[in-house]
Amino acid sequence: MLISKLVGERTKTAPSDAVIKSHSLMIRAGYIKLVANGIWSLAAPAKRIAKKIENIIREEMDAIDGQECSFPVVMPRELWEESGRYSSIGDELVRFKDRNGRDLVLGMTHEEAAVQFARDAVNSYQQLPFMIYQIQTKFRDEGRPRGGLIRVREFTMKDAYSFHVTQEDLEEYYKKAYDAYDRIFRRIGMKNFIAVKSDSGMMGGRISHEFMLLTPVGEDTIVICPECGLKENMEVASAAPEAYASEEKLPMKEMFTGSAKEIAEVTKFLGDIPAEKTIKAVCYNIKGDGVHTVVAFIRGDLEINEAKLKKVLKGEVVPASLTDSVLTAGNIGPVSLPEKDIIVVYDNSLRGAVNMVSGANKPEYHLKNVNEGRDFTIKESFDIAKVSPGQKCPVCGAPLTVENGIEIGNIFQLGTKYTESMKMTVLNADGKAINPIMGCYGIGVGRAMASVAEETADEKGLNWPMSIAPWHVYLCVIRPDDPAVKAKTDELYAALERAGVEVLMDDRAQSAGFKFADCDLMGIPLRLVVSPRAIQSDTAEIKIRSTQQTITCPYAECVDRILQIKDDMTVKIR
RNA sequence: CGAGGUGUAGCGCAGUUUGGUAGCGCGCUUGGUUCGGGACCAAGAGGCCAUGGGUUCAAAUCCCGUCACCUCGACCA
Repeated sequence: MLISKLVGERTKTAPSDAVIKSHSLMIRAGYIKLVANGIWSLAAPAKRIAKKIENIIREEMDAIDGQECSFPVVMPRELWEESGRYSSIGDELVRFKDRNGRDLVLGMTHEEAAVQFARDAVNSYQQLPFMIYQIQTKFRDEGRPRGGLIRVREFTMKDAYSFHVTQEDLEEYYKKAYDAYDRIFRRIGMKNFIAVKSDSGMMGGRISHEFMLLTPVGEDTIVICPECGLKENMEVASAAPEAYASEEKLPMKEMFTGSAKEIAEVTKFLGDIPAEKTIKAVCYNIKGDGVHTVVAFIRGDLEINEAKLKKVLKGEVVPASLTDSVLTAGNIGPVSLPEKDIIVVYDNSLRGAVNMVSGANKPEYHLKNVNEGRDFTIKESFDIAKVSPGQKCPVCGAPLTVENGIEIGNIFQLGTKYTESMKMTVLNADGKAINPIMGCYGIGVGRAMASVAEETADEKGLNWPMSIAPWHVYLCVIRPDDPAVKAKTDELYAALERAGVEVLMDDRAQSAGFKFADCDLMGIPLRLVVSPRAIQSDTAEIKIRSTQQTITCPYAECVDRILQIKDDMTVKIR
């Protein structure tokens, strides 16, 4: 490929609205162009990377006996009504009508299509287990796309579905899929990624893992135990319960606290008492319930985990506005709390609480020495707390750390949610009809590409791992107007292509610095320079993008040398 | 969906307060001189100033509406 003919605008200045590295650099290097919010065109270099990622995924899926299929982007409403998701999913699912007024949806995931496809074709347990997958366009009408290709509305995704007779068999296959994912991410050149236990959300099912690239720009929060290796998404993570020190229960007392309302204000007002000696109240409304106010009580130094609270309440929660409420915002406490239309949820952290400070349910007053079991009683408590760094690991007791990550893939043990609702059965060995147990496994291709970019890019630009680089070599022609240089580069270009090396040749009449900068920006792993100077000594120069290492190499050996370096730089797993 | 911000040439921006014939840098075209870390000179091309309505002799600029994009939050298999 000649860079002079490559379509895609490279710019020296960064787009002002791109905030993260991968987004900014992929635009600057001419890889992607925005079409509409969360909808992108990929230029040739980005498409080449995507294809390479897809091929690595394909190899690993085939290696665990996957069968590549293709399911439709557009599906009829009826199919999604069978699973119940036509109504249970919100606006992310795009619904529209065809010319005959028939309701259609755009596929955001393909459990329905996979089950519809498999249920008639498969009748016997002897045909199980099997896995079918596809690499195809998905559309999800996200509320807020962001970060270039990190979070988009239209994207290419590999989605796989496995079907099993027993839970044991699913678990065995799940482990294989887990290992395949690990290989995929390593092969595409990702380094700092981990698998975490996660919330299975709208997919249903029980056990699920998310593969996360650890990076400060990630939108997911992960709780990690450096000691025992526990890794969980914040949505499901818990810390070990902490017992209260045994101390004498002092008499409860009312105190004037004035305008101090938030925990930080109250602790300060009371002479910097520790926040963990206070009780925090957070109020919510349940979506679709116009009557009740939820008051969640938690130890003052902790935060409410709304994902967990949602599960306790079995409904969506939104922060409550307390204007015209019976509650005294800022002074809410568990002692003599008004009861009408109030739902109280206690966090486990308040069990056995001793000598705490809480709101007095009275403007400008708090209570001191509030004791659980004496001044108020917890009949039932839940884990609704967010883990904060330094809290104890529930497994080994070591202090936990909290990091951000980008979700680059996920695997779910789905169970029979779809095979039951969509009536897929096979006969087992006893001749009895059973619902196969499913697993599903997804990887976003564009997000994987952006994630690698995010991890590998430096101040000069992108920096692709050899295995997914759009071209292996950037053949930089200094003085293409020099006939000797021109002849040599044409010869090298042809020889490299013959040897299976992908070459992007910079044949433009530009200065050396200009070309070097473009090469660095585009992130091509190897740079091969041919110039009048080098031609005198019958050598060319090979520079490795990632290490900055420069190798001067006789022309005759260039091709072999590059093949060797290319091989050395490719992550080999199997 | 809530809060804030921004829309002027392909990209980055000035001009808006105080209305008066649309500017700069990069990039692009042509010619010349350069040539190993984003060269220089000269001459060019390119914009209904997001959009619809108002006010005015006159609107990028003032007023009202709409849309798009960005950030934070909510949501997110």
